[in-house]
Order: sequence, then structure tokens, then C-alpha cells
Amino acid sequence: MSEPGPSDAYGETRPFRVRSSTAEWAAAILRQRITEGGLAPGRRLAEDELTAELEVSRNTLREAFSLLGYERLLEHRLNRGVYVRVLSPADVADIYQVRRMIEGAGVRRADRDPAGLAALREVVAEADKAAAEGRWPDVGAADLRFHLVIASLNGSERVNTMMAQLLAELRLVFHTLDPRALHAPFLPLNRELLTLLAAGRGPDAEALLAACLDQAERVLLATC
Amino acid sequence: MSEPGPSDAYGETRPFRVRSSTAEWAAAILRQRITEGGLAPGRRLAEDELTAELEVSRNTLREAFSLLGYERLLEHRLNRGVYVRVLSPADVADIYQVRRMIEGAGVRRADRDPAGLAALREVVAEADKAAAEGRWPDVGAADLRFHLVIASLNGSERVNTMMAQLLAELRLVFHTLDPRALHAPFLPLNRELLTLLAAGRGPDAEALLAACLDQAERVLLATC
DNA sequence: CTTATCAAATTGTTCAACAATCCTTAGATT
DNA sequence: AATCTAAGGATTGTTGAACAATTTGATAAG
Repeated sequence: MSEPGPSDAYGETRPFRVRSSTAEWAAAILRQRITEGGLAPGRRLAEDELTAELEVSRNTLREAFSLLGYERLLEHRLNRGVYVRVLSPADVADIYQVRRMIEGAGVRRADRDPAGLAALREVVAEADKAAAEGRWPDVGAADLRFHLVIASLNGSERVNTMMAQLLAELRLVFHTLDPRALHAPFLPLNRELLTLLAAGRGPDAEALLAACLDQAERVLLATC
Repeated sequence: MSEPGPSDAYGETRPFRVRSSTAEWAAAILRQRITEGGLAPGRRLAEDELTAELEVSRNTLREAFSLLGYERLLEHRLNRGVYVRVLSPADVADIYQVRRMIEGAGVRRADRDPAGLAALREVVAEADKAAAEGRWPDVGAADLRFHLVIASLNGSERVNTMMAQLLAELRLVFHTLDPRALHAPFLPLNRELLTLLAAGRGPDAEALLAACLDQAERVLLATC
């Protein structure tokens, strides 16, 4: 056909020839829509619809679906299509169980990682600044990053990606709630947790973290 | 044999009705070959070859590749094909870091799960029986199952699947070694670990487990 | 011996067609 | 009227072919 290069439309449709695969490009778009709330949980993603909109072939789109399915953002029912994942209370409980394990282990290793403490301080400062300026979505992002850093204290690349996926899953619920009401209560707790860690009071930090996670879990379970 | 659908004892038979998709069927076959050593690490999986052998289309095969890539059993290099994963020393170290985290947390929760202890006893008995009869591959399988049960003490479905995937990855290295030399030293250690857990001596059990994992890590790192 | 160039082989992507399955609706039966 | 059954339409599952893009290996030139 007519020159399948970077033509098609002059507009913004597709960034040049990206180095990553087309499927990952499509997956990135869908991932963003899901985690930012454009695609609500339970919504069905029809192939016809999306192939037309994203201008990719069915095969490529299905590969993107597969990608997001592995991240547990989409659910695939055989012969029935893919749906934006709906987290059950059991899912939320399970996710928090894993978080207790990962973050608890991270806190217990905090004393061996001074660079990690510095990163935590930075994230806390970011959160405070965003809160002072009323940018609550940014506060939420900083809160998640805080816990991501705690997970990274385990010093394992695999744990980091696990944690990132868990938080992406949680965003399925987060964006249905008010970011201020959700994250504001945890700002001072995060700060105190950092203080305890810096003071070398490991067991106290561990207890505080556990309390934080329990509270967050209760809040989320109350909504579903 | 946990292959889905009717066996292909007569060659080309493809199951009439598979409950799962064809891609998952193909992935299951490849997964088994990889974890059982039929496909050695570093080996390239050519599309032509496998589409002919498995009698699936290229698209379906690539979907299966993608699936196994998520599980880190295959490595995908752009425009160069897929290869059976080769674990680097860094990979082994990272995997054992995760195992220390998961299994350590499991042991710490052992006292809340009497059913878990019973399962551990059963697996230890299996391993002893297999060792007495010289079935060393079975001993290895029981050893892995022992640690899978320890991970399950965390009471999280997600942790269970994480652990299963980690052990599948480790099998990439295991099946290049002698199962007897690899697993025999751990038989009495596992038994002792169980004894400590049953006696409620949590901290001692935790220390013993850490020692076991450190030792296993050293053995594997010595081979690559 | 090194570099440049070309041809073959393999992967990346798309398309169109058909099969299998699900869902809806209309009709028949009670 | 309610329930069951049987088309039919719509959507997904799978395939094969086609072409583009990239790598690989061989060959030729400097």
C-alpha cells in the first residue's frame, strides 16, 4: 500500500518508529488509562473498538491485552473478552498481606542501607511540599513512592517489580476515592516512620508500619 | 504428566476441546520441557521449528513465548528470537534474596498455622522415603515442595505463585547438577527445621533457614 | 586483514478469512 | 405468563499468508 512508514496521519497518532514493540506501546496507553481512571474496573474492552482507535492490528492488541493481563490489570475470560480488573475484598486483603511481608522485611533491613534512608527523606519532603500546595494527586503519588522505596530496601530487583505491580493493582481502587481523604492521614505517619528508622528504632518502626498497613487495608475494604 | 488435553502418544493428536487457549497449551508443553531440562538454558527457540512440531500457527506460538517470557523462563531479544533463559550470578543472588524474604516471613508466621506444619511433616516424610529408595529426582521435587509450603505459611495466594515462579526459574540451574549432591545435604536440615518449628523455637528456626538458603546460594553461585 | 556490500534467513507486523463460542431473541411448549 | 429450546448475530479464537525490518553470513573490494 501507500508507504507504511511514519505516514498515515500527520497528527499525533503514533510516535515515530519506536524502539519498543507496538504491543508495548498499546499496552502503555491502556495501562495509563486504567491507572488514571479513564477505564473503570469492570469495563469490557472490545477488540473492534480498540483496534480502530489505536490503529493497531488485532494481533498486536491481543498481545497488549496479554501484557496487561499478566500485570493483573485486565482479566481475560475465554471467548468472552477482556475486562478491566475488579478487585474483590479478598484481592485487597491478599495484596496487603504481601505488602506486610515485603515492606516489613524492608524496614528490618533499613539499617544496612543509608542511601535508602536518604531517598525516603526526599520522598517525604516531596509529599509535604505537594500537600502544602494542595496538589493531592501528587501527594498520593509520593505516598506510593514512599512505600516503593521501603520495598527497595530489600535490595532485590524482583521485589521492586513485584511491589510496583502491587501498587498498580491498588490504583484500581485508589482512583475511585478522594486522594486527599485517602492519603492525608498517612503523611505524618510516614514522617514518624522515617524518624524511627533514622533513630535506629527498628522494632518500633516495624510496628508503626504494620499499623499503617492495617489502617489502609481497613479503609479500602470499607469501600468494596 | 500435567499436560493439558489428551496426550500426544500417537503423534499429532490435538485435543478436541481444550478448556484453556491453544497458546496456553503450547506454553505448558514448552514450560515442561524447560523445567525438566529438555531445553537447556541458552538454547534458541526458532519459530519455524516449533510451529511445525506443535502444529500451531506462528501467532499462537508467539503468544506462548510471550507468556513464558513473563515467567522469566524465556528471554526475548528484539529481531533475534527467543532463548531459554540463562541465569546470571546476579539472578541467582536476587532470587535467593527474595527467598530469604518470603520464607523468612513464612517461618515467622508458622505458629499461627498448624495445618502448615502438618503439610511440612508430610513433605519431609516423602523426601525421606524417596531418598531411602534412591529416587533422587523425587527427593529434589520434595525439597522444592518443602520450601513452597514454607512460603505458603504467609497465607497469600500471590506469594504462592511468586514462589512457584521463583522455583521454576531456579530449576533452570538445578537440572544441570546432580540431584543427589544438590539435595541430599538439605534433607536432615529440613527435618531439623521442622522440629524447631514444632517446638515453637521460632528464632532458631529462622536462623537455620537463613543458613540453609545461604548455603544453597553458595552452591549455585559456584557453578556459574 | 579489515571493511563494505549484498543475499538469505528470521523475526515483526498486519490483514483477511474461517471456526468456535457466547449472547440475544423469537418461537414453541406447558 | 413463564420456561425451555432453537436459530441467528456478534465477538472472540486461530490460522495462513503476505510484506517490512532486522540480523546474519558470505563474498568482494581495498
